[in-house]
Amino acid sequence: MPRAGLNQQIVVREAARLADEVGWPRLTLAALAARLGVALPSLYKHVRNADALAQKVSALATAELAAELTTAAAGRAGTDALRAVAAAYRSYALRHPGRYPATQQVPDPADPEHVTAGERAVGAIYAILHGYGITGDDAVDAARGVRSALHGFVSLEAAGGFGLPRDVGRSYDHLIEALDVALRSWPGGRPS
Amino acid sequence: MPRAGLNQQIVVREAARLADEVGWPRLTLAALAARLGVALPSLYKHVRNADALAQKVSALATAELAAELTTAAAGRAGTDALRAVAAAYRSYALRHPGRYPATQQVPDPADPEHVTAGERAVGAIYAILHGYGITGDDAVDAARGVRSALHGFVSLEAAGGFGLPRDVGRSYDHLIEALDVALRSWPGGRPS
DNA sequence: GCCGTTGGCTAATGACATTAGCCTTTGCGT
DNA sequence: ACGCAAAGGCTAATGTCATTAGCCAACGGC
Repeated sequence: MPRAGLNQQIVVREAARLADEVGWPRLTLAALAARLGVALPSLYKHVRNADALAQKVSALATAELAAELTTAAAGRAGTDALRAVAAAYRSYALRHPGRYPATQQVPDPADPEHVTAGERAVGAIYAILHGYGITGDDAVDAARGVRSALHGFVSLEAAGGFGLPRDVGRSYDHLIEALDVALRSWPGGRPS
Repeated sequence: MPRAGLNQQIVVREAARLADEVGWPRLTLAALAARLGVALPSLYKHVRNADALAQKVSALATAELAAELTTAAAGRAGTDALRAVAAAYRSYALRHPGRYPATQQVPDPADPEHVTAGERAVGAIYAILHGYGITGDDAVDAARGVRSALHGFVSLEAAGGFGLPRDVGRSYDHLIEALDVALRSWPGGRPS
């Protein structure tokens, strides 16, 4: 019997793809094994268990998101940077409905790459705040606020929480403009 | 063998309590049956299946949340109302870590009480916006923004997404102040 | 080519959800 | 009181998924 030629990277990547198709909570070892054309227990040669797989997918998704946010922020500042990062954030969540929820998992302290990815994602937010002149403790509060707004919107949207027909993209634009206003008047920040 | 004397209300209420203790995703018919002192299949006399139970718990939690938000908003307007509702929102989520995620489930259209509860919860937000002079389409956008901020913060907090030691309550206060600023400058609103 | 490691497999176990079918209790109408 | 239908328990059986144990072939370095 020929080998399937799997390794952890392939398994985790395919798991991420599967999650995008069936949804994060329905990412299952059984479904993944079927899709990879191996028997279920074979997966245990590449991941410790189902939780560990979820953690690995989380690390992958977090790294991807961090990269896209960083790219969006590059070469921009202030309102420009905010708009670009916000757009990248929502875009990632919409393109990857299964991976996105995975990014909300707290990084496994034992996985340095995961931790770093998380820091890079948050770092993109801090970079924006720097452009608004917000630093120190104020930046901690502001970063929490920005993350809350972005994550809240995107997760409500994904959950189908916005029932009315009013255009969701427009609501997001308004939210980001409001965020811009709020950051300009943030304690410790510099108004435009 | 004497009867346990269950009915749907008791089962759903106990399920909500169990969810608060073990977490929403670990709400399981098996654990619920054990806690109620009956065999697992007995629960099927009171709920159609596990999904239906989850939907019922969602309806209960949504109704509770709506009631607390409405109470908080009563007799207040503007910034006052915003602060009170925001405090009630976070308070509910912290007191009911299992029920809160359930409120994010889209109401079952076939359950009128669930639908009404959802409308009442959103209604509390609209009442606040009214106090800021925001109505019509603008209110739809603003309501989405307010929900995003509140839900985003509260769910990040619950997920342990705020790693730094900085006081979380203070960050929340700042977010609400920022929301106040944003609502005052909202398109269609009336600045203070 | 030999041999240890690696990566597959099957089989067995255990949690949970679900359905079928039985049997007792309950309570209502007479 | 009584009879009886409905309601509310139960056990047993099935299916899915996660996990562990243990087997065996393929691969790679020497």
